[in-house]
Amino acid sequence: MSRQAPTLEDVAREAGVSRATVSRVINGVRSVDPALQDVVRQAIERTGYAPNRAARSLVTRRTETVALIVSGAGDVADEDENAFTAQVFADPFFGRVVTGVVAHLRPRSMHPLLMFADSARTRQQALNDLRQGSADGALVVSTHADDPLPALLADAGVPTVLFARPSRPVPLSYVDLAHRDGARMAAEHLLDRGCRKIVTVTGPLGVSASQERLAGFRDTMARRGHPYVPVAEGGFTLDSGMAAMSDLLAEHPDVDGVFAANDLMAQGVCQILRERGRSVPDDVAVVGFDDSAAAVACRPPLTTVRQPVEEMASVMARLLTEHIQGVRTEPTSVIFDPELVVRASA
Amino acid sequence: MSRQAPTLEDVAREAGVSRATVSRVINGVRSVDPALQDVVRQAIERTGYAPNRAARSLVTRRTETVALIVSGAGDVADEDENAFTAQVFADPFFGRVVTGVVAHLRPRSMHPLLMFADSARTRQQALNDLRQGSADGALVVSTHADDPLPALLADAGVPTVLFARPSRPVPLSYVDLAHRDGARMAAEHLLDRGCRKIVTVTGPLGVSASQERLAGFRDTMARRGHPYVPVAEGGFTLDSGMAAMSDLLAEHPDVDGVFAANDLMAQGVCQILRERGRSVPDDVAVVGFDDSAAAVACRPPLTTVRQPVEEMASVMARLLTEHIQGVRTEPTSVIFDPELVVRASA
DNA sequence: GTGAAAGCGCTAACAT
DNA sequence: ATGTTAGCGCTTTCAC
Repeated sequence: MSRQAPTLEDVAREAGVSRATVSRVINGVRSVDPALQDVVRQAIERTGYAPNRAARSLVTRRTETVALIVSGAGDVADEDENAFTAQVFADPFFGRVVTGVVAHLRPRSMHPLLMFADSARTRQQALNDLRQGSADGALVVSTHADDPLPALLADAGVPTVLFARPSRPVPLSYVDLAHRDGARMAAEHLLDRGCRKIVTVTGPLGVSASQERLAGFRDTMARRGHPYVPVAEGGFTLDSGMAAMSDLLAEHPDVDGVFAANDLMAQGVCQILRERGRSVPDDVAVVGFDDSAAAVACRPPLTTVRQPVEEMASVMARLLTEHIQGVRTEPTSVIFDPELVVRASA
Repeated sequence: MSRQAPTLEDVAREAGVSRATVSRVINGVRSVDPALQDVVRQAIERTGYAPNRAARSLVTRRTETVALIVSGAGDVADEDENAFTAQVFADPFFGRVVTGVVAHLRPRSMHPLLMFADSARTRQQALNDLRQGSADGALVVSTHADDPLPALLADAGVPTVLFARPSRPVPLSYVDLAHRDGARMAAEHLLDRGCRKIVTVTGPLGVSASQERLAGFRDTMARRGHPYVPVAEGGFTLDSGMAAMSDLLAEHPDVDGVFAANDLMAQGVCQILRERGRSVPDDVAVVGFDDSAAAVACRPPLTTVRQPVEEMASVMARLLTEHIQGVRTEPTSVIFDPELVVRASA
């Protein structure tokens, strides 16, 4: 920031035209004499001009930025906020969301503004930032079912798209996965390969995806003659998967099939199984969920239910840009189909 | 965005004061009659006023935002850009950077604007965005030593702080780790526990951290009487660690100690070792680097060299905010000390 | 096709 | 302590 940055005015003077003309050239308005366009472009080059974003935003009312908000329900104490962000990134899931979002945004010269809303304070701040126009809209990934943020954003009239259907209806667009179908695939695969004693490690039950996966799993099991399925609740982390499997194994030593609600927990399940001398998949078959990097990293590689997170996130971003541009006005939902990926663990 | 948002003017009218007074109340300027402050605050409440960020930025020349740029050196083809972002997030490293950055930014009501600069096109775009004032400064995490972006940002006068020292000197602040010291610790630990045939899996040698770790490792080995250390180059990924270990094992079946330049590769090393029937640490001791989530997830848990990524990232963010505020003007470097974390693998 | 001029909503001198 | 006023740099009618 050595000297004062050149403005439109400077370029106009240099090119011998009016500010309006320079502005037109920059914004690609057709009705400018090609010869003049060249003159202007050279003047821009010579002056090293770069348009001022704030000034432009003030009049266009666009920032070319969208907020990507990772939102929790709870009232995390202020001092625990960092633990939240650390945990969010421990799961490969969030990285995939970013990848998908960026894939859509990048060709449009937009960037995501990263926000975390895990306490009352940070939630309020995120809401304020959006109301102040820090971003043109919001992409919200909630880690809990009863997240209050979506409703707040909807009330504030902020264009918003959610990852996952909100537990209470909110007039917002969202993308989601047919979790029940995915869980059904897992159950059928386990059953079809001859497992008799099947258990499941669920995700945190405060997350609707966890509930759906559990419900779908139970449904199918019941339909296939297994009314009772032992359950242990995990927290979508590796550790919690290990703990859950330990418990399950203690109560049901004869287990021969496990469905874990995500790959990270499935990985923990496999580790415990191996430590206890059970071979996967020979003694116990294990099916995960997500098809994340953990599925491939796991020994043995996981048979899992694929959730196309990147595509879902891309579509989420697309819906948002459409809402922002006004080409889409009604809330829309897009539900993706899961897919069974068979590897070695089951 | 139902009806027109209220402006300062509206609040002023509602409160029966001037715009300036409302502005003062909002910005916490002391010299306002407490009684009037209340009146104004109520008017704000009633009107549901939220200050317009763009308008404020235009005059303050601040966006309260910093760019967090993940930057590659190469000319990635456009169609491979998504692969880059996907790979970046596969390593827990980047999540830790975000965590540390956010820890510093959040209390200051700032947010990171995420950018990827992995091709000539995206690098140019990132530079443009900064020149246009999309953010007040940039935090750059380069994945390659000869990344041209830092120099470009320095030339453009954009306040910038780097994670890792640039290969060619650039007048910018940076944080880094004493990689050589870390590698030395790894070598000494392996030597001290009696390993005789030690090999190393390096990171991609286009990354200066990889070179430093290798150099430090070799130095110490040489000093302790081992002039020759078999080397295989990896790419900081799990797969590459597996491949490298396979090669090493084929050529040096008598290996009894491995230093891998990051935990993800160390995990791959352990997997290959187990598949080949070698016990870790009894037959072969393995030391990783980073102390990331992978170190704990690995079986056995990894002995590793801790890199305090979160703190480094926090300090990086602090340096940047200081540069932006102008309280720090000279480029500064902060070098962190690594620490050996002994777990089960060595 | 091009220019003149009116704001966008805010902050910060300056005046009182 | 408060109000008046002059911009910040841009886009966009509206004339020509």
